[in-house]
Amino acid sequence: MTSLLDRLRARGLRLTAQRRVVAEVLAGEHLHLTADEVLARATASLPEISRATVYNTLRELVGLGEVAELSGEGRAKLYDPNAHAPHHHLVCERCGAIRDVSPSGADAVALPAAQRHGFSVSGVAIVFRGLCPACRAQESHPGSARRAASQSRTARDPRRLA
Amino acid sequence: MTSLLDRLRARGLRLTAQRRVVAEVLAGEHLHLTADEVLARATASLPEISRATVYNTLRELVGLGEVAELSGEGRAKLYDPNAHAPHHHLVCERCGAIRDVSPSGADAVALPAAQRHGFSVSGVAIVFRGLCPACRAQESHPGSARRAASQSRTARDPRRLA
DNA sequence: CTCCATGCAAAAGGTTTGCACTCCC
DNA sequence: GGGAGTGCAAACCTTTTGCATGGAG
Repeated sequence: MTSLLDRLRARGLRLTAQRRVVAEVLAGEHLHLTADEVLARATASLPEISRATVYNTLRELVGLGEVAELSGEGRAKLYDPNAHAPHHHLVCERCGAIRDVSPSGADAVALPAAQRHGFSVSGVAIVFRGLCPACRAQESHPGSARRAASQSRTARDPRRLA
Repeated sequence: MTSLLDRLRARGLRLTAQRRVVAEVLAGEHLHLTADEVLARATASLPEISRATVYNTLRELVGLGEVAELSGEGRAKLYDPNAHAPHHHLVCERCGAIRDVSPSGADAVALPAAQRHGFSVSGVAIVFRGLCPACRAQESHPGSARRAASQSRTARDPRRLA
């Protein structure tokens, strides 16, 4: 299997330290990071990397189909390096945590021709919404968290554990 | 069937001209508008309505489950008033056009318990990606549009015809 | 050597917020 | 009359862009 860097080269893209670092940051299997988080992690190994370069690189990787872009709940997009293993997502409505779920079983999802409205369909994204175990615990525990139902988009963000 | 305004009242929300106008703007069946478009249309009937009020009202409507928020392709969120008739979406990757598709047929999409990771699942969103008839025509017509493949998120936006 | 890619900084959206005023209930 | 709701404008956050410099091929 060709490495990401090989694939970059194959597309005629130059192999810079910055691109390598961004690719490394996005190496995990079940990872969903914002551009800002990618920048933060990249800066750890390459302090002089700039925000613009991170955005540029992410856009390239998305264009190459190496990384998927999730328009998640919050305002910032999430980048999902696991693009080669098609999968879907399970997201906590309260804290934003995301887990990958494999497209097994029920995933014979196809749009009947009658419903295609003349479109050619090339893919499908499925997002299950719900409550993660931690948030579920807090919900049933009315004492600690009051009015947790509101849109606490600004709250802490355990996306990391995805 | 209770009207939207009834439902607002039932929740103890005051019935202001602004809320009425936003609700009216979002009356269509297969409509997907940005906050800005809602503001524009609302301004037509109520010139003094403010942007902040439109955002506030949209957030309330979403919170009440009256309107769904789509984190679409572009940067701006889309508001879908058709929240009472659960449905999915078919979006054109090139121009951003969106069509509703009903959750018919293959839509027995459920997440197997083994894949729930301890979450309680309360809903699912399905988005089919593809090319709308118009964009399909342009694709096969290499003369008129060069390099249409790039991310032309900034391009014209026929979301209206959804 | 030649461009592609980077860094910096400013601009461009899109959305949220603080505060005084208004007007619905 | 009281407090939720509004308008205005500024703040904020995320992403994009212009331009001069730098480095991969």
